[in-house]
Amino acid sequence: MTARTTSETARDIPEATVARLPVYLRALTTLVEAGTQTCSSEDLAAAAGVNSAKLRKDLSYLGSYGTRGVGYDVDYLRYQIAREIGVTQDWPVVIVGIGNLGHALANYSGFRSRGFRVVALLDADPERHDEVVAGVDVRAFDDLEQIVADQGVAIGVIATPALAAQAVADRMVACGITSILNFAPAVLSVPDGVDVRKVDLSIELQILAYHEQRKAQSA
Amino acid sequence: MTARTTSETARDIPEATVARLPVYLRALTTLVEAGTQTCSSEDLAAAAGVNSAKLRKDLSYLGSYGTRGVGYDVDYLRYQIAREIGVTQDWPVVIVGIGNLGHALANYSGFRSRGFRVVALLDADPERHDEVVAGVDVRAFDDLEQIVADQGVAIGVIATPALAAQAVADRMVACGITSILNFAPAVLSVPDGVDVRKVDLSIELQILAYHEQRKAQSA
DNA sequence: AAGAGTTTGTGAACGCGAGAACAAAACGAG
DNA sequence: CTCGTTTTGTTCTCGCGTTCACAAACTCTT
Ligand SMILES: NC(=O)c1ccc[n+]([C@@H]2O[C@H](COP(=O)([O-])OP(=O)(O)OC[C@H]3O[C@@H](n4cnc5c(N)ncnc54)[C@H](O)[C@@H]3O)[C@@H](O)[C@H]2O)c1
Ligand SMILES: NC(=O)c1ccc[n+]([C@@H]2O[C@H](COP(=O)([O-])OP(=O)(O)OC[C@H]3O[C@@H](n4cnc5c(N)ncnc54)[C@H](O)[C@@H]3O)[C@@H](O)[C@H]2O)c1
Repeated sequence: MTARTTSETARDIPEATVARLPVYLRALTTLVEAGTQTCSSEDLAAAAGVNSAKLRKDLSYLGSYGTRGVGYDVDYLRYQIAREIGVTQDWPVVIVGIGNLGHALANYSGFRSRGFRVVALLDADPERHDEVVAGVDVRAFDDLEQIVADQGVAIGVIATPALAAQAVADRMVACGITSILNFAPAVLSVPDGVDVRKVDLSIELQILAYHEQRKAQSA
Repeated sequence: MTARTTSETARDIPEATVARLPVYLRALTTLVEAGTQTCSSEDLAAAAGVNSAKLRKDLSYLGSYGTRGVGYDVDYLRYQIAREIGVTQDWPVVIVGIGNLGHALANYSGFRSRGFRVVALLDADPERHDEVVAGVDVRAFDDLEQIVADQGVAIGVIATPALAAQAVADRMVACGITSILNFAPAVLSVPDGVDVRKVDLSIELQILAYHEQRKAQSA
């Protein structure tokens, strides 16, 4: 039992744990849908694809939500994790760059069901501005400031070509966005306090290729 | 200098380093395109967005390709990293599930330029089979075995709904695919020797949401 | 009520990765 | 040739994350 530094919920959750909480959340949702009411750390760990000791340690950072000898109440734990992550209410999100990838993202229903709401699709190309994707119309990139201010947007997604990514990020940061998910293969530089996460397809494939090559060599 | 365990090139590169090599490769490509001939570890580290000590340590696992007092020959280093990763020649890749995301992936030109060639697009839905995406026609999922055998495919991409993902993975593994890039939000179980990497959009957003919530709380 | 059987929560050991710091090597000036 | 400057390659230390292992806590049976 460590002393709480500041107020009630001021726990310091390790980054590695934060990255796994969404995985647990998804596994719990699957269990709920299957009608499961209670599960052991072993069960949940299997569903999430992790070691059960790791799972228990991760959950222990949130508090003590299990019952020894019994396990975890699936629905209760799911709510607790959702609350900790902050997805009990919806986060408004803007997507910039409505090309191939932007279209796919806009059409993706998994956002909505997991705590996010796409409030705007922006593109610099005027030819795109007629279009309506998944019920949201594509607007001019210059509408960014207005939309962010009106809707209180804190999270932005970049799906533009790499060359435009830094400029888009700068505009986002300037108008108050503090979390960016970047799909462009570019290293973004942003001020302190702004979080950037990068999703890079080619890198993932190249990592696979490296291991594939090693397999081929040793065979 | 540690003794080589087996043959000449049998170095054991840490996983964290492997994950960064593609980033360095991309940064070097950018430098080449800018006409740069030589760069220091400091320069390259800045372009890749990492610490220069980390960069040097990473590169040292590949060998000693720099010149003290001078730096690295950009083109030479780029080739060495590409060779180490295994992207000096093209890897054939199949994509399964040609929906929203599958279309975007098929249309993505960044594959080709980074060592990968999409040799087949497969979908279970017969209505998709007329279509041609980026010059490749969509074929029946049942053609998987044939294509993998004919083209020597080792890497598969899964872009089907989550429910179908495990079944698709099983079929892939059965016909000899040993590396899988999975976009479906599902935990895949595969035999030893098969690598799976997962790209999960919602998880990335949820991680951002967590930090966003903390920022809001502390403010 | 007590004991047997489960399962959680956590202390402790261990291994890997990050970064600082420095010695070795190359190069150029004089 | 020698010295100063630059930059690499590597050693060392520290901190984080993973995993084991077990005591504490709960349930159920008798
Ligand atoms: N398509 C994929 O599957 C895929 C996969 C991995 C990475 N990526 C990356 O994602 C990004 C988008 O890929 P894509 O295939 O959708 O490209 P795309 O060319 O189809 O779409 C890019 C869109 O961004 C818009 N745009 C350009 N500059 C802009 C600006 N300054 N402000 C606002 N909008 C702007 C363009 O008008 C276009 O609609 C690229 O960086 C690409 O490398 C794509
Ligand atoms: N669209 C996105 O931006 C996005 C983002 C993140 C994750 N994802 C995930 O990627 C996956 C695909 O998303 P999507 O939006 O393209 O869905 P989608 O429904 O548009 O496409 C799925 C495709 O898979 C095909 N399919 C279904 N079962 C199959 C099977 N057994 N074998 C072969 N093909 C099969 C369907 O016919 C369809 O064409 C989903 O799991 C989704 O959760 C999508």
